[in-house]
Amino acid sequence: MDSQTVPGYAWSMKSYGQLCSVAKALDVLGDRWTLLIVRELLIQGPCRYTDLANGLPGIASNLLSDRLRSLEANGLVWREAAPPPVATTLFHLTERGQAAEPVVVALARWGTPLIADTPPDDAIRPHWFTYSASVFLRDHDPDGLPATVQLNTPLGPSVIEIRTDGVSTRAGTVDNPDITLEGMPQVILRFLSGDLNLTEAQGQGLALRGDPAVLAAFHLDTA
Amino acid sequence: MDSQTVPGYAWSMKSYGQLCSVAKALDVLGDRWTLLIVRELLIQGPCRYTDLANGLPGIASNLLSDRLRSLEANGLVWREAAPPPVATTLFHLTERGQAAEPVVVALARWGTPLIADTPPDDAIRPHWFTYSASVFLRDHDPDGLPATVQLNTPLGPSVIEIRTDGVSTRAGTVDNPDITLEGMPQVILRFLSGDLNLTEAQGQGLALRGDPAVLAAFHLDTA
DNA sequence: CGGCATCCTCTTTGATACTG
DNA sequence: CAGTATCAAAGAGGATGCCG
Repeated sequence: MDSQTVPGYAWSMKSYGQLCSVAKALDVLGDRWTLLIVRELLIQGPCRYTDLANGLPGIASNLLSDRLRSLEANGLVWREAAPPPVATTLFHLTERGQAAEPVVVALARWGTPLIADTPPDDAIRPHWFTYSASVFLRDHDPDGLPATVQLNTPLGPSVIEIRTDGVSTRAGTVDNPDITLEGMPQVILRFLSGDLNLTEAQGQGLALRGDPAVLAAFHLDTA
Repeated sequence: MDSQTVPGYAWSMKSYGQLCSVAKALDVLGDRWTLLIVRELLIQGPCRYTDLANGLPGIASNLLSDRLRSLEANGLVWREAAPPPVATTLFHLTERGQAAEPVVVALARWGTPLIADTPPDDAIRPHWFTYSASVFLRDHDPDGLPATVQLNTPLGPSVIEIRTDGVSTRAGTVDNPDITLEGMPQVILRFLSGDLNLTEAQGQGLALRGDPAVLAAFHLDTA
C-alpha cells in the first residue's frame, strides 16, 4: 500500500543522494512521465484527471495517480475539489510548479530537431504543436508587444499570444493577428527554431502573412 | 546481448510515442542518470570512464556503460580512443550534447531551493557547487565582460569565469577577481539565485569583496 | 588500472480490469 | 470521474569477474 519506504521523502524515485541542484531537481522531476504531466498543466491550465489522461496517451492510470500525488507532495500541484454539484477534481500548478516551465521550454527547444523523423504511429495532439512553436517566441524584443501569431496547419488553427507577462497558447483563431503562418507543423517549427530561414521555409510550403518587421523582434531569419 | 527490441531506436527507455518536442527530448534525455552524465561532461569537459564514475557516485557500472552507449548512439557523446601508449578512452560531448546545457541550467536553477534541507549523508563534489553557482551568472549585461568570480567555501576555492562566449568553472584561485564571495555554499547559492539579498546574505556570514557595481550586471539584489 | 559484461535481486513500469 | 487492484515485463542497483 505505502510505496514510500524512506520517511520524509515525497518522491517515488530513489534520490540520487547528491548535494547538487541538478540532482535535487531530478529527484523531483526526473521520474518517467512527471515532466510531461507538468507540460500538460502548463499548456492546458487547470485540468481534470481525464483531461490529463487524454493529453498523456500511453500513461497507465496508476502511474498518473502516483505522479500527481508526488507532484502534490512536492508542492508543484494542488488539487481543487469542487463540491458535489460539479463533483470533480481540478489539478492546478502551484507557483513552484509554474517555475519549472524553463525546464520544459529548454527540453522543447532541444527536442525540436527530433520531430523530423518520427514514427508514423506517434500520438498527435494539436496543443503540443502550438506549445512547441511558442517556446521559440519567448525571447523577444519588448518593443513590439503585445503580439499575436496565428498558426494554420492540418492540425487545425491555433493562436500564440505574446504579452509582457508571458506567452500563452490556445486553439482557434484571432482577429487581425500580427503574423499568420500556414503550412506543415514541421516546417513551421523548423522556421521558428531557426533551422530554416524564411526563404527556405517558403520553399517547403510555408505561407506567411503579416509584417515581416515583427519577425525581427523574435530574432528570426527573414532572409 | 541486444537490449533493443525496436529496430531503429537508439534509446534504451521506451519512447513516449508522442509527436511532441518535449516528449522527444525526454525519449533521449529522460532516462535515469542520463542528464547527470551530461552534467559531468559539461562541468569536467572530456572525461575518462573513471572520472565520470567518480562524479556520479551511486551509479552502477553497467548503467554508466549503457548510458554512454545510448548518448553516443544519439549523437550527444563521442569517444576518443587514445592509442596503446595511453590506452584510455576519453568521452566528449558533441555540439549536440553541448546544446543540451540549457536543460541542465534550467534544472539547476529550479533545484537550488531544494538543497536547503538535504540529508547529511548526501555525496558532495566541489565542482557541483561551483557549477550550480555559475548558472546564475549567465544572463548578464554584456558591458562588464569578461568578469571573474572567486568562490571560497569550506569545499575549497573555485573560480567562475564569465566571457562573451560562455561561462566556465574550475577549482583553484584567480588573481584579481572582480568579485570574491566567501561563506557557506548554501548562502552563496541563495544569494546568487536571488533568494537572499546582499544584506540578508551578509547576515548569514557571506563576505563579499570587489566592486558591487559588477554585481548589478548580474541583476543581483545589492540592497 | 580502465572499461566494461554477467548474474542476481529488487523496484518500477505497462497493460488491463475493476470500483466508489 | 477519479482513481485501485493485479500481475507480467522491463529496468535499476549491487557484487563480482574478466580482459587488455
